[in-house]
Amino acid sequence: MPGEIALGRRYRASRTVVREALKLLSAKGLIASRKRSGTRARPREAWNMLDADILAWRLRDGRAEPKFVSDLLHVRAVVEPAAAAMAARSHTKKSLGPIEEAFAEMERTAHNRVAFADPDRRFHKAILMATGNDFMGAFAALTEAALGAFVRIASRHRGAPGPSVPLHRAVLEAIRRRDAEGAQAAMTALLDRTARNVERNVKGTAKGKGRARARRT
Amino acid sequence: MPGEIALGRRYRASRTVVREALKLLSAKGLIASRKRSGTRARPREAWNMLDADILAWRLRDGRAEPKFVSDLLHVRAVVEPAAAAMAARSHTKKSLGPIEEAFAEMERTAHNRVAFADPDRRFHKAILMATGNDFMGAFAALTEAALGAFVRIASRHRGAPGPSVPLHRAVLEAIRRRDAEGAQAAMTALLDRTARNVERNVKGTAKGKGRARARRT
DNA sequence: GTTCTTTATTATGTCTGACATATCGTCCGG
DNA sequence: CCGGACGATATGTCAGACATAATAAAGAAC
Repeated sequence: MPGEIALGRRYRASRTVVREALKLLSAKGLIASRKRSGTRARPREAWNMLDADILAWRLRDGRAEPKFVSDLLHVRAVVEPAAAAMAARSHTKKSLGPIEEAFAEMERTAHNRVAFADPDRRFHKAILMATGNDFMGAFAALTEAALGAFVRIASRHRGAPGPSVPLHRAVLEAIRRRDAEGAQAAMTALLDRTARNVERNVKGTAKGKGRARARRT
Repeated sequence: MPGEIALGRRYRASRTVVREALKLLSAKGLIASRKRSGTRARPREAWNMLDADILAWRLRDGRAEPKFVSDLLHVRAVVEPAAAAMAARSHTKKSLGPIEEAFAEMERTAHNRVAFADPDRRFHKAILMATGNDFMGAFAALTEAALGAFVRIASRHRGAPGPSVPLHRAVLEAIRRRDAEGAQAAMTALLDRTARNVERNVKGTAKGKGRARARRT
């Protein structure tokens, strides 16, 4: 990368500000600084992929979407059904409440796609929190990024999100009655629908051998 | 938190250094700064739990281990079998190589626990990378933290890690023959053994209703 | 000519002191 | 009791200087 003084000239900022910005990127694993050699970009596998900022930046890029969206779908398909099962086993009154609230608002806004997006996010996040596992909460950033991306993708193509309400209801009810297998199956069904929707609306979602991609640093 | 100048006095550092340190913590989600109000700690769910530094810091604390280790085991039980299945489906020569190399060294060092730890880490990381899914690679930090912790826990209690070699071999061979279900099952068996070992060697692993823990910020 | 040692350069890392800016608490007047 | 002006305070930004270490180049020994 350009040196700190050069970056300072480029963006009209003092070296202090440049250094703090680089420190931020360094903390997220994007770059690494060594004396004399300067600051270099780190390989993709060093990035904190679940960091909310990194997810947002990669989304805003727009062009990088196809494999990105596909990977997102696959990881959600792994994590969220398991999280639903864990939540069914170990939820409490305190942690079940937010799930029920979010679902109630989803029912109220089932006719309006933009108003539906926020309770949808809260629903999935509340389930992750209800697992009681600290690491599951870390996926909230991922699901929120995914939902944000999918809303942008689907917003122009289809109507109201009404049909997904009963699928969400099935997840909630299975969790409420502490039916782990049922919650897992219901969440799988819900994500399958999402995946089909996204795949239908996006051309070239890099399914199949989508791995062989650019892989630029 | 104390103000930046106070921290500077406390640690004999200039405000520049203090600010860069705070920026690092801020990038990882531990703290947030607002003008005039000062810098405050953020709730646990805002932390980047998969960040390598945060995992290392939480491990070095020592006392926080019981629920931490339990959560680690549960997340691995969710992610790694699925990763093994994905790797079985979409590995290439390039991505299979590191798995085989790591396993070969595990066989050579099966008698020596400390020498065994490193290829063990590489084995699990290589599988995560072989999925071809960028987000799966992000779990490498987690599995490495987990293995580091488990080695510390088990090092004083038991002998050589020999018995786990055939379990690893089963995972490798299932991946090599592109048997997704087999790889998933083999990885589940491997992690089950690890979990049983850890639970046997640690008192009070916060199994069951381990959720109701301190939850301090 | 090759190799080892020394020196110089150059980037990051640290320090200092100052000013800018926004926000919270307080005070005052309506 | 309420709303606006004002001052205090902590973060945010700036400028210039020096420290430090790692690389590259120059030089000495063989």
